[in-house]
Amino acid sequence: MDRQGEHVARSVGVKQKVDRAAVELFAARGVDGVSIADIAAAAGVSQGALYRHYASKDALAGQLFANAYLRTGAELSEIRAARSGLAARIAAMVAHFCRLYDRDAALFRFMLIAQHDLLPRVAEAGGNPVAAIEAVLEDGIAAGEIDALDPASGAAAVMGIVLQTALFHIYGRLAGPLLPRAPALARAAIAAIAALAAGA
Amino acid sequence: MDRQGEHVARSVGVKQKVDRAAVELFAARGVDGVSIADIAAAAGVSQGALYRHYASKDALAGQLFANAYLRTGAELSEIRAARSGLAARIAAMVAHFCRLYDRDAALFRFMLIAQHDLLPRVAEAGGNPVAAIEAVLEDGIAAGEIDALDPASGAAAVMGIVLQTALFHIYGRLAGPLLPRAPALARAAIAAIAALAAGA
Amino acid sequence: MDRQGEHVARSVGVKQKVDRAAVELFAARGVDGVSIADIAAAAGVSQGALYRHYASKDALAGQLFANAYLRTGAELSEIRAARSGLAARIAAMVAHFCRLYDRDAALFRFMLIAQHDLLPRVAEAGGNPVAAIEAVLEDGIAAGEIDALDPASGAAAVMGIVLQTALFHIYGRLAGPLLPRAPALARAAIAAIAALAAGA
Amino acid sequence: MDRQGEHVARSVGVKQKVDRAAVELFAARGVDGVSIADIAAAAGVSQGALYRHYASKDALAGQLFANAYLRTGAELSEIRAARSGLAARIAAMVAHFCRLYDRDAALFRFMLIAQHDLLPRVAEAGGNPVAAIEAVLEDGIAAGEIDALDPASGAAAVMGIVLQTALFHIYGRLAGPLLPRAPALARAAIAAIAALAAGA
DNA sequence: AATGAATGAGTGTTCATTCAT
DNA sequence: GATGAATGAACACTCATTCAT
Repeated sequence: MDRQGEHVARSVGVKQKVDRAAVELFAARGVDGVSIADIAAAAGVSQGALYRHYASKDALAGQLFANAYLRTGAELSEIRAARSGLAARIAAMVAHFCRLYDRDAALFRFMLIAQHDLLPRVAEAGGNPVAAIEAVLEDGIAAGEIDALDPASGAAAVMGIVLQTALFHIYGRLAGPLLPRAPALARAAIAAIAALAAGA
Repeated sequence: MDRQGEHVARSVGVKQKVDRAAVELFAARGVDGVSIADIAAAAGVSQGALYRHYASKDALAGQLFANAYLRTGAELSEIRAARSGLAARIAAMVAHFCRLYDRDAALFRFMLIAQHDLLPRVAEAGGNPVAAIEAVLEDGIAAGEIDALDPASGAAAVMGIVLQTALFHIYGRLAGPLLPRAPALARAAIAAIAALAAGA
Repeated sequence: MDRQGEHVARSVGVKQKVDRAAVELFAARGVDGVSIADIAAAAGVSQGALYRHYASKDALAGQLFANAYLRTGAELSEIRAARSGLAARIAAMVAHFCRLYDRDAALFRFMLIAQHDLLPRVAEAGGNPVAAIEAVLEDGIAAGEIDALDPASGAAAVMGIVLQTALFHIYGRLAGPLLPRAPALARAAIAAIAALAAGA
Repeated sequence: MDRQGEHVARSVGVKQKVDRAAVELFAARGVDGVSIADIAAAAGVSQGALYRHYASKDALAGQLFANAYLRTGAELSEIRAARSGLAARIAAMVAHFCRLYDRDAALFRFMLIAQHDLLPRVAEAGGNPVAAIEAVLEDGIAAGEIDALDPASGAAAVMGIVLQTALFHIYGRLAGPLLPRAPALARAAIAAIAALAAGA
């Protein structure tokens, strides 16, 4: 490994450690409850070093959020592309959310907490999770799998069922991994959509 | 108006103005995004006056949240007491949430935003909304209206459908008052519960 | 008792309660460590009522101090007038200090604490304790009872022996009433004066 | 000067400037009469910089006091170790106090003012000045140089004579350096001790 | 490129004082 | 005359950001 290679590798290491520390602290105490000093200490780097990777604390939180949010959107879009049929797609998406939660509850919690501040800043440009779910619903309507309904209200029901379940887990009202609950949640989501459509 | 009346009226006036200003600012920018100076200015009172009614900013946010949260819980409990039948009770509860949102969206938004920080502090002692919904589900199971299911996961579905819909409204994804959506949301909630129970 | 009489009596009652509460709180926590609210609460009166007797917190502390300081000075002057002979006068003065301490340790402590701030404001005009002691020393020199010495340095020794003993009592280094120690302290004070004079 | 040297030098510079400014302001106006802004301005540093060296204003005052108090205690202990004989030791200790006063009257005044608040916090653990003087008195009693007496009351007399003299100097009742007065003060202190012991 | 000391604006909070009732 | 709510000017302290080394 040459000098520059080493440098890049170390730098990436710094960024990764900062990202991880920031997500975990933000999830535990909220963005405003965490100082740059806290993050730097938890990541084992200096405060100044942090500013080599992010322009500001605000940019750090914003980029962490946007990355996770848009990545999730992209993954949901992939699911839509890879599968067919409303029920199968919804089931896969619900399972995907459960897996994300089980894999990294801190990141999930950070997203739920931070959305109130940070969501408005994320460009609406494609790739957001809501749009992916709405597209699946529109496909289902077009294919005659369900009656017509406002895609946004359907997406709200699907996401509400999954995210509130995650929130109850965070608050200790539910225990154990979420993935085993995915089939039941998917059934509930599909039933909710159908019920919404029935009256429209 | 007698002396005491006037005095009380003035004092209540200050508290009311502070409460209103605080809820609206907290809803718009989050608790940490609002300073005591902001609240005092918006309420038209001095900063010091605020401390005659609340011991700290933290206590202000905490009491506003606890009041709204526990009042909502009490109202849901009243609904349970006043009505019978799972479907009717859920429908009334969903409609109640919609009415709360339509009546005071800022307070609703404040509660959604602030729950991450403040919910852990509210005594679990009866009167919380989740417990009221769980009780209704337990009643329905006992009465044979639905198959058995974990009340917490059922309550998560019901609340998720309603609260995420409110959130979508806040983010501009849905428009118009929420109350007209209540019947559809109630159907969705009941369908979701039934679907969850079916697989348990 | 007529109306005015009642009024005066009540008013005096307020002032007395305020004075007592203030001395005790000032002694325990220092003037700056005590708020007007503390004093009013301890005295059982309103904050506003306090301002009917003293123009300001500063004036309250200042008058309490000046009263006690000048009264002590007057009492020491009386001792000088009532007695004769250096040793007898010093012994009586030392005993007087001890009695003051035993009777009201809080007031004594307040005076020791507050002198740094408040002494400079007390008019030097006669009646101060130092002047009384210095006069006794000058008398003793004039009468040939001791060799000449700077009266101020002699007064410092006398007061130092007594006040530091009181301070040690406050700090818990010495126990029991001070009055039984008065004869020994007086002997020490006179011996110290003589030693100071011997070398002048 | 190497890198680390420079860095340390700058840092020490800030701390030294803060310490000096704090002692002088505390001596002149009392700890509560001085704001952090005052100290920072007098030291020529920002307010924030102060918190890199001290955790709080309270810690600043406390550490300055404890350092000076315990250093003085250590120096008195050294005197006891280096000299023998009650009279020689007391004379050296008295002279030491005078020298401390002449060298840094502000620090001396700070200690006299602040003792009421800060002394209770200093660990009694060895090294305090009172203990050093008491030890000398105990040695003198054991060696038969003086009759038995309570070491605490003897220490009070010695310290009272010296400290009240310093106080009179601060209040302008005495002028000129204190060191030339040391022999007379020492004679007075020893005479006072002997007189206390005589009646015990 | 990395460090961490320094900055300085901003925060929540306190409190002596005033004044309408 | 008494009250205590209201004021507003401090205050100690925090922290995102900068920059000399």
